[in-house]
Amino acid sequence: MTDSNSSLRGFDRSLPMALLRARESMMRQFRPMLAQHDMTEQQWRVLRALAASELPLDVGEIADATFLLGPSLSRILANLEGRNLLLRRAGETDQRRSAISLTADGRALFERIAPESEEIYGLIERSFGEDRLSELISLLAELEKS
Amino acid sequence: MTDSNSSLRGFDRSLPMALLRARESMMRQFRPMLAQHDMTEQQWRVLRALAASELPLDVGEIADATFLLGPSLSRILANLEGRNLLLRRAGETDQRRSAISLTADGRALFERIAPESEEIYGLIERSFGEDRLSELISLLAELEKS
DNA sequence: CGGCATTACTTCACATGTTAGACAATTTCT
DNA sequence: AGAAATTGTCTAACATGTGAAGTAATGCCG
Repeated sequence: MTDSNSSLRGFDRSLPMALLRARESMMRQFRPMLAQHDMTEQQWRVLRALAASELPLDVGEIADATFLLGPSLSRILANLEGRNLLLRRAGETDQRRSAISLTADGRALFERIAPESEEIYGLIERSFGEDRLSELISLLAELEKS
Repeated sequence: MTDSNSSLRGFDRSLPMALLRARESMMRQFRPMLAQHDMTEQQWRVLRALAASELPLDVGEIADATFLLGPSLSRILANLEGRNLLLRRAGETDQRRSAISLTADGRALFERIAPESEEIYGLIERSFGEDRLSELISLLAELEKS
């Protein structure tokens, strides 16, 4: 690292940059744990979405839940399917949709990762403070709508 | 879009996801304008960093200023150099570093984009409110340190 | 001075982000 | 029913994110 020179401070007051830096500092705490399970952060989001739903989901529902775009999700689903973590079946009424659900392997992997993830999130929550965290999430939600 | 089913709400209270969504809602407002100038958001960050500095910068300084990792920055610099927007010269004292500065073309492009960018940022600022925005940026900075 | 760790980047390999276009199944209109 | 628009998903093409390994110039130390 080189020392930062003061003529570049403009970035520090930029909201997009502040959001980027904050999120990166979050993910730095999760990624090593996920990597031990050969999971990227996006793959983990898909696993979570499927585990949270009793019924199978179609691609559009997973996209909405995980905030992933179609092309990324397409590749991620192919990857997870290849690892026998999820299963795709053709939709009943609409042949365009596919019903996607976790396999036993997928659910088992979710059960292993979930508590580790919760523990890290808990550490962040306690370190930052639940009140401020809740305040922050509210502001972010309002920003998204504005 | 499919209607969201209530069993997937878990994501909404997740800070990493909230940060991702908020940032995406920001960038959606900037990207079309940048695309008109054949600029990605990251290329624009590099241009800004160089324009803000009187002296040439080396790669490490640009990386710190723009929050880009080495490999990404390497490719972006090659791209911008190929478009004659910036210039690399070998460092005086240390041959490993390169002194990077904008060309006349690069500076001209910066001057065209900067006011449009400022206008969009101003709209967001007024819409969200300067006080809340400032509060939000403070919280984000604290989160990054915690 | 010569070996050796360090530093500043770059390159590689793989995964995702982003936009635009392709395609097939469905719906709508006539 | 048949043509046209719409919808759900995928592919293509290019740019970036990420971790690991490679390379060349410096600095350190005996």
